[in-house]
Amino acid sequence: MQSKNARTLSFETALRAAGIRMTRQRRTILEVLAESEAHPDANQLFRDVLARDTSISLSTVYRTMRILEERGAIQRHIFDDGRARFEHSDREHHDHLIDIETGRVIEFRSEKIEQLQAEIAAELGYELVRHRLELYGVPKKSGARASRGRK
Amino acid sequence: MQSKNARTLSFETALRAAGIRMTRQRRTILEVLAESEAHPDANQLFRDVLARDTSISLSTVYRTMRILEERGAIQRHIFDDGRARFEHSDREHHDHLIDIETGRVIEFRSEKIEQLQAEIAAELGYELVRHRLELYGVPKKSGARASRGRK
DNA sequence: GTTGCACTTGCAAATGCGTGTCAATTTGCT
DNA sequence: AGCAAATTGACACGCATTTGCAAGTGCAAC
Repeated sequence: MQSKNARTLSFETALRAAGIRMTRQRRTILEVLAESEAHPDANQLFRDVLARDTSISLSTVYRTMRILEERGAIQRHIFDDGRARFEHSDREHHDHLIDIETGRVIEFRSEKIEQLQAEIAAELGYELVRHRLELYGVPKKSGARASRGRK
Repeated sequence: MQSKNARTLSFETALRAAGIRMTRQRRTILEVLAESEAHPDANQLFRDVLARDTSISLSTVYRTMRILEERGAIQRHIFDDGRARFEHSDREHHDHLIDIETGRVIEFRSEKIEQLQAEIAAELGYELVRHRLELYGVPKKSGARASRGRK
C-alpha cells in the first residue's frame, strides 16, 4: 500500500528509464491517474486533468494513455459501453464485476477461474495468452452486504 | 439439429408474433444469418446479403440487427477488434476462445466456470445477470490437436 | 384487389471515440 | 545558452454505427 506520491514517482522513474520525456502534461496526467480509485475513460480523465491544468488537450490524454499502455504501465479495459477505461498496472491481475445499475466497477480475483480457463484452452488445443472476464450484475436485495471489494 | 429452412422459418414466425413486418430485406438478412456458421460482423453480413439481393443497405442490416437483439433473437458480441459480431440465440449459451493468429472463433461451455462466476458475484453481494468471457490464445505446437470445436 | 397508413427503407449526413498530421513549442543534453 | 529530437494543441480524418427524412411497402380492412 504505497502512497500516492510514491506511486506517481515510481511511474516517472520507469518512464524516464524507458527514454520517455517527463513533460508538465504527462506529470499531471500521471498524478491524476495514480490518485484515481476508479476506472476512468479518456474523457473523465481529461476533465479531472483540466481541473489542475487548463492547458492540456484531449489528444495528449489519448496519446499518453497509448504510450503508457505500450510500456505496460497501464491497462485498457473496454466494457459493454464500448469506451476504453484505464487503470494502473501496478496491482495484481484481476477481473471485473460491473454493477449494471450504477456502473460501479468492482475488482476480484479467483484462482480457480484462472486455472479453469487455462485448462479449457489447453483442452481445445490452445495456449492461453490472455483473457477477458466481466460479470454484470445487480446488488442482491436480501441481507445486502454489497460493501466488499472497495472501489 | 433443425434444417436451415426450419431455423429461418421459426425466426419469421417469432417475429410476426412480435408484430414485426416481414419485408424482403429482413427475410434475406435472416436467411443469411441463419445459414451462417460463423460470427459475422455487420459488414460481412452486408456483403453476404448483397450476394442475394443488391437492393439492401448497410443501414438496414444494422437496424435489423438491433431489432433482433432487442427481441432476444440474436446475440451481439464485441471481441478485441471492437466490431460487433452477431449469432443466433437458438443455441445453448457458450463462451468464446479466439485464435489470436487467425481470428478464428471457437465456442465452448464450462459448467464449472458458469457456477464459479455466480458464486463470485454472490460473494460480492451481487446477483449475476450476465457475463462475458473470452479466451485469447495461440495453437499449441506440441502434439497439435486444434481441430476440436468446429466453426 | 384496392386502399390507407403506419412501418420500413435507402441515402446522405451526423455521431462518438479514437488516431493522424503538422507547425509551433518544449525537453534533455552539452 | 544552444540545438536536435520529442512533444504538444488544434483540427482533419477514419471507422463503425446511428439517425433524419422523403419515398416505398406490408398488411389489415374494405
